[in-house]
Amino acid sequence: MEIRRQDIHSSDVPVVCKACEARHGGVCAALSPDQLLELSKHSTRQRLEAGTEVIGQGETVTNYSNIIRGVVKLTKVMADGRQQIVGLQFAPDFIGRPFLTESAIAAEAATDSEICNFSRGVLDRLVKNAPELEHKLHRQALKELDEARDWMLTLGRKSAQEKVASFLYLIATHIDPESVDTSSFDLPLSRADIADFLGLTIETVSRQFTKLRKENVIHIENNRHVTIPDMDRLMRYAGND
Amino acid sequence: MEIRRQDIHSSDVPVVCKACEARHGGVCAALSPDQLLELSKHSTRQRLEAGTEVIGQGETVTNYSNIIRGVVKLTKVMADGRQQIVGLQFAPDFIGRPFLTESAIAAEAATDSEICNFSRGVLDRLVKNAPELEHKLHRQALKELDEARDWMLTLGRKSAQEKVASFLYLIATHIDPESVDTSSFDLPLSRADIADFLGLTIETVSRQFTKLRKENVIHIENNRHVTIPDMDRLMRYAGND
DNA sequence: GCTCCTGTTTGATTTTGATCAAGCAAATGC
DNA sequence: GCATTTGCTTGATCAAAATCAAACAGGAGC
Repeated sequence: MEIRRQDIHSSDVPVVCKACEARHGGVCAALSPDQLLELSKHSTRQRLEAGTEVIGQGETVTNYSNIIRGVVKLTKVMADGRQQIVGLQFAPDFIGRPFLTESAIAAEAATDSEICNFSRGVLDRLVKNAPELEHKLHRQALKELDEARDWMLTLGRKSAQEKVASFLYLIATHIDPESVDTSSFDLPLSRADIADFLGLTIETVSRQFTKLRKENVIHIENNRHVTIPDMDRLMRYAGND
Repeated sequence: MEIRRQDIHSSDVPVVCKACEARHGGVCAALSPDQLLELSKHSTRQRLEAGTEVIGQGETVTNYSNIIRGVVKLTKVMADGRQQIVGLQFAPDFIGRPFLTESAIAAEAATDSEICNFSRGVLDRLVKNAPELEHKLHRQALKELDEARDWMLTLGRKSAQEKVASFLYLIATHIDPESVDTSSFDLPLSRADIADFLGLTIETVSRQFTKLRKENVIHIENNRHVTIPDMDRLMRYAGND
């Protein structure tokens, strides 16, 4: 932090993106200094209030983003309004779909967030000449694919109770991976969002929370703050032995 | 088949993999002739009867494969035996999880199939020096991710009838993409597999088939051969407007 | 031919989660 | 202060799909 960009450069070329400062380990981490400079010219840091849409379903992708802080939900909606959250992205995840111009999903800030936006065209051009960058994006895609498939098992085969427990376990392990104690955290999603993630209704989610609370699997304060006294016990409730 | 490896070797460098002959447009299509020769030395063509496992959940990945013919299902099982199909792969799809040694899913031939197996180590090495190859694998991963997310909406938010109709639509559009008429085909999956793909029981799948048949959305002969008189109508039943 | 499988269908009943409907508590506006 | 809104919980009822159970049809083996 105390190292200023100007200091570490030969001819004053910034080695970190001016917008996000590359502290977060996103795609910029795979770039050489001059590639970073190039991308940095087309980057803007953006604060998002919870609920702000990053991109809508069916819209043209003109930007990619890195998440610097916060949680972004990826959603798909049906014509009649039924909605499914198909992914949750945490810092320093990448948001965007390389090689396609139209977004098949919407992305929306679930919590107050900060993202680093950069031009699609510029990154696409950089990808062509930077194998290391494509490798990074490839790994990100594979990570999301693994997560999606894990979640398919949850959606298709788990009971409401197992689904809610699985969700809590997911959040506990993702919300703050640096933290030593992952057993106490604020839920990044409302009950409605949790329902959309789990393929349930808000009433069912609420009832399962109550049930888990009564069985002392979780403690809840102010509707949003959750404490897990026994993570292994939660895992068993989630059906993951 | 009548071209023997020995014939096309030494000075005549083969431009196709000896095992799969690269007719299928799999990863080999992204390789240069000498890369192909290298990979070809560590490739074997393999016939799989329906039900044969390609790799088990939790096993170490020592090989990747290309599907030459047939349908391969990707499954995840829970400790108590509940099972979910998390992906269906058709020729010329790639099977494998680059950059991870342990497979989080099982792969099993759903129909009689042929695959081209090649050494993981060799392909991994080639990937490092062939950006075009990593690009190909990256696109494959993104395609599978798009499909997985589409299916999450189906699993989480659709009714049994919509799920079955969605499955039929998926098969119609994937089983033989070259064919002009995609409205008549053999189901590559048993009712039990379909249930595992849709997060339903076999009884529910069977009842929905009967219902769709009675409403003339589909015709079925010999339990496996399906004809779709009106694809748009099926799509409406699937909830895709 | 027959019997034994296996995969599928159909029927009766139960269970789970959805729906419909209040109620409640904290936050926001006036 | 009080009314309103918003997000969540709780209760009563309903419907969809699961479960339990039986029957059926086509093949394989004898």
